[in-house]
Amino acid sequence: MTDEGASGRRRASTGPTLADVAAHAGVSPATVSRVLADNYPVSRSARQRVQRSIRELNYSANTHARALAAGAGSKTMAFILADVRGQSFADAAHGVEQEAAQRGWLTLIGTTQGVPQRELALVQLMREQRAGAVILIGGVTDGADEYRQKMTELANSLHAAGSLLVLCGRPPLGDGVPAAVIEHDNENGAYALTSHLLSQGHRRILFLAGAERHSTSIERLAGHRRALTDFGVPDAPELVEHGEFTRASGYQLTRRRLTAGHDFTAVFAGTDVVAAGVYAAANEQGLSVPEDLSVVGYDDVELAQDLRPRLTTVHVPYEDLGRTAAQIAVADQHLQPGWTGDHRLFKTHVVIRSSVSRVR
Amino acid sequence: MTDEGASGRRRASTGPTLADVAAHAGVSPATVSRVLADNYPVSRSARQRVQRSIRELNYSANTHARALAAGAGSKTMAFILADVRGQSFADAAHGVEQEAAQRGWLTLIGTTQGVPQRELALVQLMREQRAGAVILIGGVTDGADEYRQKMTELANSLHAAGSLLVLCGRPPLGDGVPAAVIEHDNENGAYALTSHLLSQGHRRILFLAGAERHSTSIERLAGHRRALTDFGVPDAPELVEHGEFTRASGYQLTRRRLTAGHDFTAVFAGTDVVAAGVYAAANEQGLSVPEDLSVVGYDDVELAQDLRPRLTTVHVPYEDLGRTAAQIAVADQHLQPGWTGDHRLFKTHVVIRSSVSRVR
DNA sequence: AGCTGCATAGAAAACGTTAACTATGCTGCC
DNA sequence: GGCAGCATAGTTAACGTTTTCTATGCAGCT
Repeated sequence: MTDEGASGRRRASTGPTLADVAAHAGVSPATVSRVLADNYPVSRSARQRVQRSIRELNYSANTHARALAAGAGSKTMAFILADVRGQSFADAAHGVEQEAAQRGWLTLIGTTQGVPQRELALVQLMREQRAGAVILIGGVTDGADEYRQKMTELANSLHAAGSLLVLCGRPPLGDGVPAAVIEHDNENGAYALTSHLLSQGHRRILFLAGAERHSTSIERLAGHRRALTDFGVPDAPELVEHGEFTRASGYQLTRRRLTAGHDFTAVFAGTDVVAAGVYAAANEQGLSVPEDLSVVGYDDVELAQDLRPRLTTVHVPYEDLGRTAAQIAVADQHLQPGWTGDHRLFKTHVVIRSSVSRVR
Repeated sequence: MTDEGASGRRRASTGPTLADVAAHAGVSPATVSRVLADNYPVSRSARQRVQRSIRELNYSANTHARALAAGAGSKTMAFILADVRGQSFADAAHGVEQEAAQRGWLTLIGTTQGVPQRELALVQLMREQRAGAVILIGGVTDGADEYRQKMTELANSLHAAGSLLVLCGRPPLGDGVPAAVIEHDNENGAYALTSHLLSQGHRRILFLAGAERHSTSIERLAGHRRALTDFGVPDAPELVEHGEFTRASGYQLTRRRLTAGHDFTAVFAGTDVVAAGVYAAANEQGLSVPEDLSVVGYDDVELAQDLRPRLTTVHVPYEDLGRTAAQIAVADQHLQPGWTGDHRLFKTHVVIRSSVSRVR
């Protein structure tokens, strides 16, 4: 005696179906569907029998069938970043997830390790999943033009399918590309931060950038350079080092520069965690921050308050960025006929703590 | 002139379908499917025409239809945790995502804010999504028996559907429940850590626990108490405070205790970030660590090395935990007839740094 | 010449829902 | 008493794939 449901021969044992519930409750499938959706009058008695059957059979709807029949894109938001472990990205992820969950959306997450190709593949994958929106967070390493072109194509096809590409913390793809863009002002943030350093008398500042062609790096470096220029400090290319936005990278770069001869009075770390690495290297060389070396970071993650001395940095509202991205994604205004693209620019501000000293 | 595909009247503009591609290439839908799946001989010419049509129409398969027709549970792994922002969880998430992505699985993420009810709802939701596996990470606040019973039900129905519930960093649900369990030994870790404190002469140790009925709290506290007993130190209930595993909680609790009278020589912070809060409160009160107050944490996240003095803590291999969870999830051995459940216990070890001093 | 067997193709039946149509009693009204 | 109108219910055609199950050539063999 087999315990098969009413749906006859079946590939695998995938739990009871809506038809099983209908049979068990003695009603038609349509009625069960109606009880579930609650969008059509159903008599009290039928409703109760159906609900009882659902409970007894431990029925759970098949989202795939539902999505297919309903035709609508699923209420799933894809969130793509380089690495979950970064505190700033985690903050943004939290903002996205909160906002999404509140509206009954699910969040699909994917990581790229910063490889553009992998990013493209993921967006493509998310499109196949019929994600209602795809949020890309963090800078891009803008390699070949091919990348930009492919991403533009994806933005178009996503938009054509009623979905939306949201670029968060990175520059727009270009005019007329149907994507929402949410940026924070890296250039001005870095400008303000370097200005602070300059105002304290620093003239030789080591800049620890991320990857060579990474948009965030480029923008922060641009702000830094502009401040230098405005203060009449000559450009010194040897004071810019490229690495990664990790603690290890900050440590190694600083250590190398320090052992090679300490020819700078301050370090502009591309990121707070990079600054943590700078602290470690400085301490190791017997240098104390800020007396022997001033250090600033960027992002203002929680860590900035736990470093000793507390880190002077630029506050970036990552959680707000994420929240806003999710709001735009669910807002549906991108389905309007004349929509061309959203663009928001978040302001940042310098948070002065105690990692910078006045140069004598 | 409308630009409709071959699939006739259609609800929304959801891009071209497989049928459209077939029509465009002059073959049957079956052939297109075969080219895509590459599981059946197709002539060179047909294959090429199909591939060309796919490119020209910018076709992308509908995952929902695919999942429905194929009958198999989708290769999606659900990952449920309290909060993405916790460093330890982020590490675990990274392990899961890495492992999943490597095998072509997608990761769905959901956060519970530590509310058991929300956790149940999420698992249920993931079941509806036909997730191939559901990974729960972090301790449980084991409230009413109802929770445990419902989760058991979910484990059963997940397993019946060919899916799997993986409990990671939390105790098993009970015997015979078809779920995989991956734990790290909180009890022994805490025992070792408190033993270290005791060996340094500390006798009055403030224990900063998490939520009252949180499994992680309970286990770590149990290890702590056992060490106390083994050293013949009398139990002092007033030295246990319950809060949250956050920096803010560590700060507030310590501050309150410190201003009320400093009657302990060491603090066992339930978590490294809690320890960061302890440091902050101690500094604020003019106490220096470890001279005036010894502090230990738990988890050994990156932060532990950035605190000054560096934090003595217990190393937990979170990334490994996540990786292992994902491996078990994809392994499929849980589909074997006699399978009753997996159980792994990860070892931890104390990492001695400089936040503990010998009591005079 | 007639078969067997293989490579390739298409037709059609699932998969588990939703939603647009129909169908059937009833109630209430002229 | 006939009929409009409403509250319910059931039928059935999608939705976009995959996967049998059937064709159809065509080579190779006896």
